[in-house]
Amino acid sequence: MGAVAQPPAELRTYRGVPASQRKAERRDRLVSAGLELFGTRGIAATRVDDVCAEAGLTKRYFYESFESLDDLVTAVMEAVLLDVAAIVVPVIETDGWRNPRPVFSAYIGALLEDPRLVRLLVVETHNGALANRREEMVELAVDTWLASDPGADKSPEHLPVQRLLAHAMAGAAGEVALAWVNGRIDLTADQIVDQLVRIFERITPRV
Amino acid sequence: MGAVAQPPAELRTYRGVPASQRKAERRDRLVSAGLELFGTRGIAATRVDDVCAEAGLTKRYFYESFESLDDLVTAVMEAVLLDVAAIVVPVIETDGWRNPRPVFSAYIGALLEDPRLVRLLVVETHNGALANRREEMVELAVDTWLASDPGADKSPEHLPVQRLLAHAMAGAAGEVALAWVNGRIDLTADQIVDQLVRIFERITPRV
DNA sequence: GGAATCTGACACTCTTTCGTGTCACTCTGC
DNA sequence: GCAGAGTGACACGAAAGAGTGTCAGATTCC
Repeated sequence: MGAVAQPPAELRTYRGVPASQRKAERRDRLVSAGLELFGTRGIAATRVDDVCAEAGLTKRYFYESFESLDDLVTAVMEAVLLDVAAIVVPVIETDGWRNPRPVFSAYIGALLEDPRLVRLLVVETHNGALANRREEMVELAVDTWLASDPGADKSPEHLPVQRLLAHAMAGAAGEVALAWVNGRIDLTADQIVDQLVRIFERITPRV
Repeated sequence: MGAVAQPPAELRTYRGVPASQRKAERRDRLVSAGLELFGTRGIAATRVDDVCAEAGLTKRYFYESFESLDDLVTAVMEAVLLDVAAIVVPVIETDGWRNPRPVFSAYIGALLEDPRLVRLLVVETHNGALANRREEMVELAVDTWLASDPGADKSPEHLPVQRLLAHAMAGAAGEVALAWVNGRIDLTADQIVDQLVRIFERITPRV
């Protein structure tokens, strides 16, 4: 009848850092480890223990921040998308679609500098839970593009075509980035951007 | 000292069909089951037992024809590529690249008629053992295209660009097909083909 | 200095799946 | 019709991985 087992209790600082910061740092290390492993060997070939080893932590701390590997996958993807958006969005806002080169330069540049991003965004996004998110991303890109591009043909009968063109452009850019990081295309990053811009301009119908 | 254990022994006919044909039929059913499951739920979500249940066979017969699930994956992909090639190659040989619409119509038509093919060729080809084969396929397509298209710009400084354009076109077509089977693009199959042909013609530099 | 928490290593159970084995039953060839 | 091969259902052990528990030592707070 005495007191029932007490929940965890207090949170103390350790080695000078408060508990919340320690936990956040461990989470960050796990996300970094996830980015590294998912972006190189791929999600399907990554185990919880692998992530822990890469992060230099034990499973206990994995489950402190994540419920499952899928949970970490989501977190890694979220982090990557935030990073990329932070790079691309300002460029869109200043240069806009009338001058697409800076936009492609920023986006493709970010990808080509880190092959892990290419693998994550182009290859691994096809995995189960991420497939829907991928489609949503493309659709979102279409909508933002159409909304922000004054030169786009927005007539109702062209809307499905614009949608198709956006998917085509996304697919083209992804496949080209993938081929490039795999050493299949003997061009410089700048030349890649040039060609993608050229494709964009030739494909896009202007009013 | 006596005779050692004899290997299986003879092969008899059963229910009227000879052993070799029975084995071949079982293999075919397993490949069909693989196509169905890999093309719908995906390779990663498919187990050996699932394939056997789908094929109406037991594991014994799975391992009669395949060493592992990866082995079946390879066989399924081989069968699919043969099918698609059988449809597309004759069209290329008769119509050629000067008139790309029949080519795209044949290829995309074959894909759009069977969503499982789209999933297999666009999504599942990124899986481990298949990734290399995928790259090879694209490269092969580039080479055949360049070799057979008299109008293509084959000057040495444009070769890497042609290579890039082929990857771009492959990525665009794949992504569009995927979006279409997922109901993201409100166009008819013919309109999809029209747009892809238009993209091809606008992208491709002619001499 | 001592009680309590934090940390890391690792042992442990549970589940899933693989690949093989067993067995009863069916069909074939002679 | 009978010895033996073919068939299908299922049992079985091995292996890998998930998620939890334990424990000793380090660190903190009072």
